[in-house]
Amino acid sequence: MKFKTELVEQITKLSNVKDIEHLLDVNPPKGDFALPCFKFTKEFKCNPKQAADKLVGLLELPPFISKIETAGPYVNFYVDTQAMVQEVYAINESYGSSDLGNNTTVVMDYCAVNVGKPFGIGHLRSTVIGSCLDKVYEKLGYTVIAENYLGDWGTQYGKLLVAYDMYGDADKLTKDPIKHLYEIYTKFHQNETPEMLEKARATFKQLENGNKELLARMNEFRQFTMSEAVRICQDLNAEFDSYNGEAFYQPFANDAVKFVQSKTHTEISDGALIVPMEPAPLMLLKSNGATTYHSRDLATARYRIKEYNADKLLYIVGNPQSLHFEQLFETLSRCNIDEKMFEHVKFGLLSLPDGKISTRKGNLIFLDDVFKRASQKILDIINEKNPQLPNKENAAYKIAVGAIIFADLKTDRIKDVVFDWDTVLNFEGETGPYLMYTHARACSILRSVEHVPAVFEHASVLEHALSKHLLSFPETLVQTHNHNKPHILAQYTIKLAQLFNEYYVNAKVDGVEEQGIRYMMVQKSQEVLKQCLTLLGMHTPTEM
RNA sequence: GGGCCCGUGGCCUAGUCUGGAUAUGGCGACAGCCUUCUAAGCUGUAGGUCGAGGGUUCAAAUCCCUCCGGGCCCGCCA
Repeated sequence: MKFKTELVEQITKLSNVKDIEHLLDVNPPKGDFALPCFKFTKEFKCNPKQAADKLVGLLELPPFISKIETAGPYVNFYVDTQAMVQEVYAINESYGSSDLGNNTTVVMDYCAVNVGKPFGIGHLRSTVIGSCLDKVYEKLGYTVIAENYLGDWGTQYGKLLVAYDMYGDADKLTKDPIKHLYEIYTKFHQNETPEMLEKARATFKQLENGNKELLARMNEFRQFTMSEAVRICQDLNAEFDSYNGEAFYQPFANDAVKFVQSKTHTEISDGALIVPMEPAPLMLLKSNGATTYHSRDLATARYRIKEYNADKLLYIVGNPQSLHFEQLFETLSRCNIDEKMFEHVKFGLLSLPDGKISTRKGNLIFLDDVFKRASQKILDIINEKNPQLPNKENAAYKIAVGAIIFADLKTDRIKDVVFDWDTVLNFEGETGPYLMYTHARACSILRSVEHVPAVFEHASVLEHALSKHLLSFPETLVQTHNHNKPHILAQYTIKLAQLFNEYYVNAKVDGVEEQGIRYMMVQKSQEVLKQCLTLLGMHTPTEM
C-alpha cells in the first residue's frame, strides 16, 4: 500500500534503525499503523516513551496522515479516510497484477491422478492448492506450466492388469470404467497372495519390455482415467498444460541415472545403485536393474528444466513424501543444479474420522459423491430461500464446488484434515457459500441502484476499515506467493466479506446523499471479491 | 533406533517466518435485529494457564533447550 511505503520511507530517514517496514504494525489496536519505539532508545539515548515523543517531533508527516499520537512507547498513525477512498477509486480489473515474476517460468506439479483409481477427496487437496497457486503466480507475471503427473507406471499397474485378468468384466468397464477398475484393484488386495504378487511383478516386467497387448490395455485404462480427471478438474476450475506422467518420463530415466553417476558419487548396496546420504540413501536402480520412482523424478526434473525452460519447480504433494523430495533435491543439488529451483509444497494428510484413507482398504470417498450431497443440500436451501432463482440445479452445483474448494483452502495447508460431513455441509460463517453470497449481494446492489458519481467529501468512518482492507489486496497476493500458501488469500477473502457485510448493513446505498461514494465502494468491493474467488478457483455467482 | 510436521476456549482456526499494546475469526450455546439495496446476513453475551517446564530479552503464542501428546516417514510400492 502506498501509504505504508511512504510512511516507512519517512520514518527510515530519522534514524539508523533498520527494517522499519517489518517493525511497523499494520493492524494495531489503535490507529492504522503503529510504531513500537523500543529500538530507538539506544540511538536517541532515552527511554521508549521519550523516543516515541521525539519521533513525533521529528517526523515530517505525509499529507494522508490525519492524526498522530503517542501511547506510551508507541506512535499511532491514523490515515485519512478520504485519501484511502480515493485510492480505492483507482481499483480496476488489473488490480493486484504485477510483473514480480518477470516472465520466469514455473512448472507446477499437482493433482497427479493415478490410472485406474478414482479421483478421491485426497486428490482434491493437491488440485485446489496447486490450481490456486497457479492462478496467483500467473497474476503476478509468471509463466506457469501446470503438469498433472499421471501415476501410470510401476508394479501396482502389474497388479491392476492381473486384477483385470482375474476379475475384469468388459461390460462393466465400458459402463463405469473407473469404478470397475477400483473394484477389481481393491479385490486384488483383499485376496492378495505371494503368487499373485509375483504374477503382478512379472506382468509389469512384460509391460516394461513393451508387450503390445498389455500396453494397449494400459493405454485404455489411462484414457478412462484422464477423461474423468479432466471432467472433475474442469469443475474445480483447474486447467493443465500437460498430462505427462511416469510412463512418459520412464524412457528418460536411465539417462538421468547416468547423469547422476557422472556428476556425483554413487554406490552399490545390496545390489542396488544408490546415492548415499543421511538419513536415508536415494535409490537410483533396483537390484534387478529396474528404474525407481526417484530415477523417474530425476528424469522429470531434468526434462522440465530443459524442455519447459523452467526456472522453478513446485511439487504440490502431500507431507508423507517429504523425505522423498529432500532426497531428490539433495541429489539434484549434488549434480550442480541449484537447490533453490525446487520446492516441495507439502500439505497435511486427509483422513476419515475412523482412520486412514486407502485405495487398498477401499474406504475412499468419491469426490463425485461429495459434490452430489453438497449440491442437494444447497438446492434445498435455494428452494427455501430463493425459489425463483433461474437454473437452480446448475447454480447449486457451482456453489457446492465452491464450498468444497474453500473448505480446503481456508486453513494452512500444513495441517492434517479430518474429513467430516457436518463441516463440509455447513454453509454459514467462514465458508465458500458465505463468500459467494456476499458477492451476489454486492452484485444485487449494482443491478438495482442507480450509478451516480462519487463525491469523496462524503467519505466517513464507515468507509475506513473496508478501504484499508481493499488496499492491502496486492500485498496479500505477494504474501500468498512468497509462502505458497493459499490460506493467506482465503483468510483475506473472509475478512473482506465480513467487512463488506458490515458495510452493507450500516451504509444504505439507494436514495441517500452518499449514494455515489457508497455505490463506488460496493463496486470496488465486488471487483476485489470477484478476483479473490476466481484466484481461489471458485465461481462468482451474481445472484443466489 | 533416527528424522520431519502439528499442539491456541467444547469443536475448528488466524497470528509463529520478521518477538512489541487488552491473542484473530468461525462452528456450537445463549440474547437481540427482516414495512427499506438478498437474514447463506448483522449485533451482543458466555467461553483462553496459546500442550508442560526451563532459558534468552525491556518485551515470548512467536526465538533456543528439555519433556509430553498426536500424525507422518525411514531402498527394491509410487
